[in-house]
Amino acid sequence: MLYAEVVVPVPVRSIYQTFHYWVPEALQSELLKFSRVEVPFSGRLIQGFVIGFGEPPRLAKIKSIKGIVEKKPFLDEELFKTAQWMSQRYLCGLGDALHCIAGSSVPSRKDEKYSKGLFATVNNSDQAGLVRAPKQKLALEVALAKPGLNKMELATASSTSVAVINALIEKGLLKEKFLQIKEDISFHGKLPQLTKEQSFAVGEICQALTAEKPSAWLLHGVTGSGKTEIYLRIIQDVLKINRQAIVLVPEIALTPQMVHRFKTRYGNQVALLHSGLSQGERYAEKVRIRSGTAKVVLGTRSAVFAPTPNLGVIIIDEEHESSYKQDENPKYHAREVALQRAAQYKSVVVLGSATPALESFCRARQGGPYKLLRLTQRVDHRELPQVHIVDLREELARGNTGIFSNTLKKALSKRIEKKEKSILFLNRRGYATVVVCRQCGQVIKCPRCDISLTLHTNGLLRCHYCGYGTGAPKKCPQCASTAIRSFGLGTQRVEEEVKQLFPDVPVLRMDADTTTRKGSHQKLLDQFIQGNASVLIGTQMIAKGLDIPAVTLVGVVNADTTLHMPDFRAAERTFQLLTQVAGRAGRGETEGEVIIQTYDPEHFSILNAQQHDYINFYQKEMTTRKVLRYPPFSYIIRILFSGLNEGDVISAAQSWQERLTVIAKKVGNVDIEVLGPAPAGIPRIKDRYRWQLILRGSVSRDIRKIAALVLEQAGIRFKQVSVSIDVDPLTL
DNA sequence: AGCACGCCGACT
DNA sequence: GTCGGCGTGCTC
Repeated sequence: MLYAEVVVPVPVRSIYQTFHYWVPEALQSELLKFSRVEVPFSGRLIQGFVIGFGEPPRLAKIKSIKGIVEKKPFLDEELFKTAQWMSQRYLCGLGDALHCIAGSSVPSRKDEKYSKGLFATVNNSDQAGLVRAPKQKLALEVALAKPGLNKMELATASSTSVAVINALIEKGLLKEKFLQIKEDISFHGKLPQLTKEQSFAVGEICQALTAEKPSAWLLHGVTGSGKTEIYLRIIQDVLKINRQAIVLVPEIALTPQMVHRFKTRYGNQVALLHSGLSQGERYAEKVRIRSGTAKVVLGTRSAVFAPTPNLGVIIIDEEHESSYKQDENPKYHAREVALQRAAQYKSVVVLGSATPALESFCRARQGGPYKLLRLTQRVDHRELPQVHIVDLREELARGNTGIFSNTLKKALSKRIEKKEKSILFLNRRGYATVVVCRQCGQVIKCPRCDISLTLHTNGLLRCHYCGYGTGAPKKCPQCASTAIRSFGLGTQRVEEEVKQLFPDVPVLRMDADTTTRKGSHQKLLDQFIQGNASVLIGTQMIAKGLDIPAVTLVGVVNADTTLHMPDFRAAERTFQLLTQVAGRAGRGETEGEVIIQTYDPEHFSILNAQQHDYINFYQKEMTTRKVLRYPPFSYIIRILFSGLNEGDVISAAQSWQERLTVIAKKVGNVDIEVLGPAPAGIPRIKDRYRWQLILRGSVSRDIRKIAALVLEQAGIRFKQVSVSIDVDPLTL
């Protein structure tokens, strides 16, 4: 009888524990190594992965596999090794890691529908006199202009739903045809001339591609220094040696420009993997990747697991971005996974950024595991923008209580006069950040979370953590006083102020509130680029990757919002954000200008961002980290306890704290500290109290081992308290 | 995680 | 004498 060894996503004592099932006769010819199967487990059915067919241990009762869910998931020996590595590295179950890598299974629907494109059967939309419905007419016009899109793409492109498209197919005005997949698209356009620095970087990395040993490169280039072109050239060489490339970007929706550049250069050889795809589309793309038809994978975080049988390079753009860290289990970092995969395939990792994470730059110092490549010049001899710092305290002393300094006001009206575009950046949405009673000092908080509510212009108070909303009270809920006032700026308030100052100027606002609908992001940007709007107001999302040549002024309304966050990375994040925002200015012919408003004009994050001086910032920040023993001078594991009853949460945390301390002593490494229990940064979210422990040490493996030992101890279960472990957390 | 098994109080 | 509370431990 044939036995299969199955990994289930169940928290068992050992991370490595597998379970044995016998394979029914009927399934024997179908079942493969790595098949996703359904098995009976403790009185219920669960899904797991077959990882082998070895001898079973001597057991009285062995059940049999119920059925095959997915015969051939996107797993192979290499990805299996990655899963094993992940479970050790991030202290998650092997089953969880495998599930994360293989993705969710897809109902066995034929994926051919995803390779079909829509083509119009008429030459123009008027010829089809039948179409009077405006939405259908528009969709037909779009289909005529851009033949070959699939249903979803056409629906988005003509901003309607798939139903409208189906109606057109029904009428016979659109036909679905299989797309001709052009195997070898060669780019005939003229390639841009590389700068000296660019060619040097390309040369070095391309040499490493054939070195038959893994290597990692940190490409530190100022904003606008042409990193993307370097990526494209590297990929050109990767394709020449018949290998595949994975390119990660922080958020693909933010970078349609990037997608466009890749598609025009490499056509159908590009596969896209991002959260906007349906399960079926994702599946179809992975099929193309596994078969080798798609040679260039462009995607977000999870694309690091793309089933490339012949991986040659992994490129991570804006490597410092926090979106590369998954905040759910397994809490992996795509950069670390990339390095692990590259080691297996003897391939190359390229990390690109104008503001590398401190950890990364540290590893690129002499003797470190990364090699450093620098780009100090922008392409086309463009200058980095002039950055002015405005001291808001002085402004206040001069009697200006508004949110804009005179300098920013003047600069803004100058651009408006000259019909140039400006961006105003503020890292907070809403109208006001806190609502306070001036009688009793009460701050209005979310009833379910320990966080102040944000006032919005529609008169609602919103919790930005759980989405709770309530009407803004006229009286204080505590003392019934009517002396209620709001403080703190949000983007809505900035918008209002701009409209007051310049009533005739069209203004656009881009934040999580205005971009909830799918595609609204791109629509807003298009409006800004092509339309007559001359001011764009926005949060984080406008800071990154946008390449709008016409922007000549960037105003940072308040640089201090991120600076005083209670987190050891606050200074780093502020520097990165300011540098990235500043980089949006002056990408066209005309020189750009940046104005940063702050109450703390002497802060080194702000000063170094003004000077575009990463190195100086790095050295300053490293001294602080060294003194306080923060990463990269130590490794951290954060253990978060949460539950509805605060007492239970605290005692669970205490119990862990004791166990961790005991085991740390036993191991005998004096270097290990257990800090806490302490309330988490946000002490309550959605009615759940949150307490945390911090495990710190100079050797990552040692602290992981201790946490793993406590995790494996039997019988530590707390009623209603969940425990979440985050190795190398980005926030504390 | 989820389910069974087991040992306690309060009901027909 | 049985029903159901949840604390404990196992799951091929």
